[in-house]
Amino acid sequence: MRMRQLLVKTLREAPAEAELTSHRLLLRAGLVVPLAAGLYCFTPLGWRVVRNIERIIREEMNASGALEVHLPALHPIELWEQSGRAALMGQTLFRLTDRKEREFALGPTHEEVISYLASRTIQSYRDLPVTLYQIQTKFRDEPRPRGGLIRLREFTMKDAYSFDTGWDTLDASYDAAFAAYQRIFRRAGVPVVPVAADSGAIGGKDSQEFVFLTDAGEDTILLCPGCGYAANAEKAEFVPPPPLPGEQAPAERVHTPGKRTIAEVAAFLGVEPRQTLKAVFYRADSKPVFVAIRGDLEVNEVKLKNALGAREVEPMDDATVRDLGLVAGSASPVGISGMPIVADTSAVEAVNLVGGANEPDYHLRNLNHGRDWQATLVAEIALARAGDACRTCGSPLETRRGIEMGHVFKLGTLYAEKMGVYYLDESGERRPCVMGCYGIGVERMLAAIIEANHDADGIAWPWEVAPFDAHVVAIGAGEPAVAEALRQVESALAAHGLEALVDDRDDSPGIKFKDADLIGMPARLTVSPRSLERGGVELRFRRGSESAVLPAADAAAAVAKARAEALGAGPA
RNA sequence: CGGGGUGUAGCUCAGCCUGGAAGAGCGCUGCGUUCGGGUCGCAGAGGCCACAGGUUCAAAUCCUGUCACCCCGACCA
Repeated sequence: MRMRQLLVKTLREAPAEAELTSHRLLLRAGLVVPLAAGLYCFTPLGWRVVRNIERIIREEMNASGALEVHLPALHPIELWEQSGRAALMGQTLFRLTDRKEREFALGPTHEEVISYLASRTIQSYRDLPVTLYQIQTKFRDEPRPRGGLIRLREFTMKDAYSFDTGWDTLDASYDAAFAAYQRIFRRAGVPVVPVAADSGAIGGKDSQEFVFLTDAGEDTILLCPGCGYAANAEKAEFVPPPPLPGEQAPAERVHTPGKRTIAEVAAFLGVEPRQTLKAVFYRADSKPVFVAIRGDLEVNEVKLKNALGAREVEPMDDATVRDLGLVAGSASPVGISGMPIVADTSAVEAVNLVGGANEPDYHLRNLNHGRDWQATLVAEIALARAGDACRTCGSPLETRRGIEMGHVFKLGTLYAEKMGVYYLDESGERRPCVMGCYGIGVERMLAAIIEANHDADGIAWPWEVAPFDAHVVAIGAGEPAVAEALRQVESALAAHGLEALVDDRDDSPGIKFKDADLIGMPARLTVSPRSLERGGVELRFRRGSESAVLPAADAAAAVAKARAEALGAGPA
């Protein structure tokens, strides 16, 4: 492929809006062009990478025994109402109306539609187990698209769904998907760690995310150096610092003028933050909830939501706080009525805490659960932090930032029951299928590949996803000897089944070398009068610093060998 | 939706405070030059200064509103 024909337009400087490395390189290398927030056009060069990623996914999914299907992106809204998720997805669901006023949604995911297809095709236990997948465009009206390709409003997802007769065989389907994912990420050159995760809006049981650890990530991951436990912060189990021991003392009202925050009150009264009781107000599915937690801890809203069995939890707005007569800055569960009081176990186990007096500028000392206040519900709803103890081995947990690349989880029978996916078992009894579901974000993977495979000069593609195997730079292409050598190089590469991008532009050598580094093909071949004098073409690998001059055929063979070795051993 | 920031040429940005003929570098087109790490010269094309309203003799510049985009939070692949 000649570079002139590929519409490769590199940028010397990245547009100001790009902050993430991957975003900057995507734009500078001319792989994508932004259209609107969360929407990108792919150029011929960028699309080749996307297709390579999809090829890897397809190969590994097929190898795992999954079957590729294709489902519409346009969904009748009734399907979403049937599952109950039309309301759950809220504004994230793009909605539209056809000419007959029938309502549709643009699919943000496909549990509903795959269930429809499954309900029409699965009849007997003899049809099971089966895993169906597709690589399809998803639409989500995200509140905040971000980071270039990290969070899009229209994106490509490989989504797979397994159907089993029971939980035991679901485990096998889940494990097969899990193994396929590990192969996919390894081949694509994205280092990932599997972490325990919350199953989120889709619901279900066991759930794991494949997370690419990077400072650019939007998720917080807790890792245990002792036993290898890894979990998303919203899911992570841990042991908070222990409470201070002591005998229950009589409650006492103290004047705390102008002291509102935990830090202020603790300092004023000469106690540690873990000797205080923090009050936080939420609305769970629009209903007010009073949350009590030890002062040194923060509320994990996902755990709170799960403890309440709520669909949605959001911080209470100031107006509602006032209307309910809650005293922000001096609130405690003492004497609170008319709303549930959810307490973290930390608040229940500690003794003699300092809490609000529910009147401005006053606090109470020596509050004790059971005596001074009573929780409606006690649960573990605190957010894990770096340094907290691992639940399994007691080691201090570490935190890292990460990007969720893929998610696998066990759905169970929820969708099967709502959407009518049943089979007849050996005894002729009608049973719901036990489902699992598995997703990978394709564009996000592209961004992660760049985050994980670049240097100061640009992208350094892993062989499997590189848009071309070799970048051929011609210097002095006007000279017949160079032009002839160029043809030899091209045919030698082609003879090995290698794809080459030939820089035939009429630019200076410096520009061509800079662009070759930026665009990042694994191998670079330079053809010039100088190289011909030395006996052939110069071969250099993007990740190496040495170069060698070889006859065209030998150079092509060396590229083929390097490629084969890299593919055999996994990407460098 | 809450908080912060930015909108001037394809890209990076000056100009705005203090109103008075729209600029630079890069990129693009043409000619020449150069030819192993973003050559050099000459000549060009390219802007409704985000949009709307207002103030003024006069608005990129001052005022009001709107929109878009980016960043931080709540959500997800």
